[in-house]
Amino acid sequence: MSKRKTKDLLYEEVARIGKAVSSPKRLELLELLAQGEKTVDALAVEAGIDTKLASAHLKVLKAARLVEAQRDGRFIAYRLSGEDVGALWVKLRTVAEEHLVELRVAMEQIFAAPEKLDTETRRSLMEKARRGDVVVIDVRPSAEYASGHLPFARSMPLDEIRQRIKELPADRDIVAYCRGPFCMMSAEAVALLKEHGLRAQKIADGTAEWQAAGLPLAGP
Amino acid sequence: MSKRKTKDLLYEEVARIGKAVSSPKRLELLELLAQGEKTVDALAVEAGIDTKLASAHLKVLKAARLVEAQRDGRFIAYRLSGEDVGALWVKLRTVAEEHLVELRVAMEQIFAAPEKLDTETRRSLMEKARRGDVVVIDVRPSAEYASGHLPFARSMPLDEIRQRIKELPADRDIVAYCRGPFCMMSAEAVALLKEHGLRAQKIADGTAEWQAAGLPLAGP
DNA sequence: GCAACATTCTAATAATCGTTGGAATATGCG
DNA sequence: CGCATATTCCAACGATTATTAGAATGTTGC
Repeated sequence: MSKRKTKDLLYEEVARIGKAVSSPKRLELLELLAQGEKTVDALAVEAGIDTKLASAHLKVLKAARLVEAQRDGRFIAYRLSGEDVGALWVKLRTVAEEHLVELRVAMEQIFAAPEKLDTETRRSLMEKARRGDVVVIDVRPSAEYASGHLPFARSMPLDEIRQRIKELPADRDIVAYCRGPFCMMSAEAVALLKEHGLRAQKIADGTAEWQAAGLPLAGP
Repeated sequence: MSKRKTKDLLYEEVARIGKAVSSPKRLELLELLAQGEKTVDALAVEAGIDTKLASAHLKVLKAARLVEAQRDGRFIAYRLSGEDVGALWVKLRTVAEEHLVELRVAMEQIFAAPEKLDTETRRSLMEKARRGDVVVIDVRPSAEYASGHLPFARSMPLDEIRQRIKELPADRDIVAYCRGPFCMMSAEAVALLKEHGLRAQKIADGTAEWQAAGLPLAGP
């Protein structure tokens, strides 16, 4: 085979991955799946699309081997086919944040302070959480917490914060995180906590960002 | 604005990057640009496409802010708009190699031994090259060597190896590298060197892989 | 086996993308 | 200035892709 054709073949294969991540909805699905296994229906609801459309997009992701499906009773659970897929999503998002002014502007309008963490800051946060100097709360649905979460973080789903607010200390910093920089749950949680006079702040990281930085997760 | 619309906007922005890397030819152009600045015509020739088509693809990459253009006399030089773009290409290729069986099979057929390096091996290679225990040669065109290369590597373009073969020692290991795992220049170089009785082997890394592993380059 | 449900498949449409040819623009040189 | 070179713009086509609706498949629990 000619050198040219061989090369074409190789790049075409890689482009299969590129095509899979070229649709906004598929990226959203990948981010959701980075939070743990989910059924088609759950994914569709969270991404705000029809089940049929979600299924079609998942099929594309599956064809690119970025996700795997497993039937579990009446449901079919999808999950990322590897840690590296989560890392790829993080890389794409990072490059987009770095280079696309439009995205940066949009994010600044939505999230007042774009707190970027470096690995050192992440490590020291983990250490403070271990010692109990700060309380790290995971405000995602509990199933997502269960399938992997930041070390020393407590599960405190956004829906439950109102009722469980007295579980949180008033004399220590509370750090909330959710699915990642595009997720608004931690911001809502912080607003809620501040209303009640607690010292709360959010970080942009989700588990995928944490992992992509080379740090370990806890659980499942 | 509704939460849904806000999210859609964010993912759409990231998908701009995804769309940019969804075409095989654009990926090839990115890999070429990871070797250093190049003109439209040089890129077109190396990628085996029409100048017009190259220009069109470069326009897409530029719109996604993955590359930058600068006029330099009669030519327009394109370059990656950041190190992270090279890292994105490496990540995409790595995920593809990891998950796409077809790609792995194709690569195994072409390149007998797919030598994957970890960071430790890379460091020790660099150390050996520093001490002179092995001779690392960069077989890419000299302009690419000039715009950044592995530390302690010598430039020995594939075209010139035949004439310059006596510059290489017969009593030490010679390690050749080129543009990356998809590039065939190092394999050709090794074949040539072995014909002349030299102890040669190749590594899959190019400068982008090296950099993505967190290691420093030398030059320009 | 049948009902109920979750998911996928099929078909059809509109929108987008890759590619090509021809014309247009910008630069440097005589 | 006018010419050669390098690159981009424009228009057009055929090929994909996203999306939607409706039919079909597979699984569980009775």
